[in-house]
Amino acid sequence: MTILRNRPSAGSPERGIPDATVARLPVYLRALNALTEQGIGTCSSNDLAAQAGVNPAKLRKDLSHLGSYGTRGVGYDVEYLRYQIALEIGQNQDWDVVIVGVGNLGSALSAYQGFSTRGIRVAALVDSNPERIGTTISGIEVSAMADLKKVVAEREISIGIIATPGEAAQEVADRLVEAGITSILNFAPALVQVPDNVDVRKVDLSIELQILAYHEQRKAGEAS
Amino acid sequence: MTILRNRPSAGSPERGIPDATVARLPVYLRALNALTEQGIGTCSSNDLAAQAGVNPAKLRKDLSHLGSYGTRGVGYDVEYLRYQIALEIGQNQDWDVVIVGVGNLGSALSAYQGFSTRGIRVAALVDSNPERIGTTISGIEVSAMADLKKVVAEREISIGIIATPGEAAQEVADRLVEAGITSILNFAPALVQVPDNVDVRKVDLSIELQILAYHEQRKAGEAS
DNA sequence: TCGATTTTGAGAACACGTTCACAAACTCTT
DNA sequence: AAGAGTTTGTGAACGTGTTCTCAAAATCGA
Repeated sequence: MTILRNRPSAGSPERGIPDATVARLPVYLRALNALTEQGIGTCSSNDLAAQAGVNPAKLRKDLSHLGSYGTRGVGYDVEYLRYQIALEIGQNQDWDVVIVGVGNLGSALSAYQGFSTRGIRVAALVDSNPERIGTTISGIEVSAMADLKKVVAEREISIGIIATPGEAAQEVADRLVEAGITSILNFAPALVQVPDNVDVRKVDLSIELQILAYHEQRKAGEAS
Repeated sequence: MTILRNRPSAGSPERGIPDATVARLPVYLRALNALTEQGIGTCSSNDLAAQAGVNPAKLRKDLSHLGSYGTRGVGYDVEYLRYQIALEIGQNQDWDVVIVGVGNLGSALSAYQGFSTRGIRVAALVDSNPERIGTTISGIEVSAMADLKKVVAEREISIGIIATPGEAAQEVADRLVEAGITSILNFAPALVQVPDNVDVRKVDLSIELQILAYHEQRKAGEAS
């Protein structure tokens, strides 16, 4: 008896796509949209990889995790591939998100143009500052933290964004989890602890610049 | 004759720190600051790793790339280690940055509180929109794109932030490079091509949410 | 129909990053 | 002074991600 490996049978889009691949699928989607706008209906892995800024072999390996959507000697049908990737990453539906904290960053995010075209809809804003509650930002009324659970339930929101100062992050994360949120994007410069079933991604603006500063320092010190 | 490997001689802080380690050093710095605030003068790799949210073995391996700053049986001196890491990533000096594009996101970044405490100073704002030029945002006057080169030279800025729509990103990157910028943080949803000597890091807000959406979809489809 | 050409899909090699596990180096107690 | 306990630093094992390479599968022209 042979041990069956979890190789997808090409028809069933078997689970288990590597994290690194998942992170690049939205990039491919964007590249495919660009090709469509240029009126290109078919492309090779070379073309698409160039547009997406990755190695062609990596692109093909990534796509091979979804299935076999190309044709040897020909390439990929742009529209078909776009559809398959969109299906895979849930891009053919809209995702409602709630932003907690409508300071400068939260307000900027609520007005961000790039979300809507990628299936992201800012459906609710929440803040703890009484002066902000009730005001309207980017066409959305700011709710109180106390109403978070109600808002999340009403709009069936599953993704939350933390855009508060670091001190408030853990408290906000707890509230989000309590309200039923299962994915969090955390912009606050702090770690947050959540249950296992909740996904957290962290974007740390300072750290990105600190990494660049490190490389700048290295360049500057290349007199040795 | 043995081949000499580029093992640092522990005294000389030899170059070549892995990227993954560099990206975590600012996290350790933040954790050390937190420990100092709690009045803790010495910590083990376990303590610090818990504070930073990483595996203790990873922390020790990371620190070993900088040198041997701990004491066996004792741990690390918080203040000494903080100083050494700060030295390594250039945190004991301030880094001036220029933000190009003062729309919602650019404005939010210029007001971001988290930068100043991490050695980042927003020194200049630039925009192409005539209506914005000359206005003051977060205490800084917005300059015209045409003055970018002058501003960068005057203030000796080496790091630039692109906070424009995607269409303008490449043009802005070209101008930044031309002005002498050698590190770029790109918030625009677009690839930018730059010379080899220029570092680019990309923060893509939509993609972060799309990745979370993918995981949400997987959770939702766990009826199979 | 056949050979030349193109291009995918995937095995294999490689590179990078993480974690384990333990000797070495230190402190503390007796 | 010696043994027990603690904790670092690092070699080795492991896992993930990337790149190379090429057989297989398709197209096209003659």
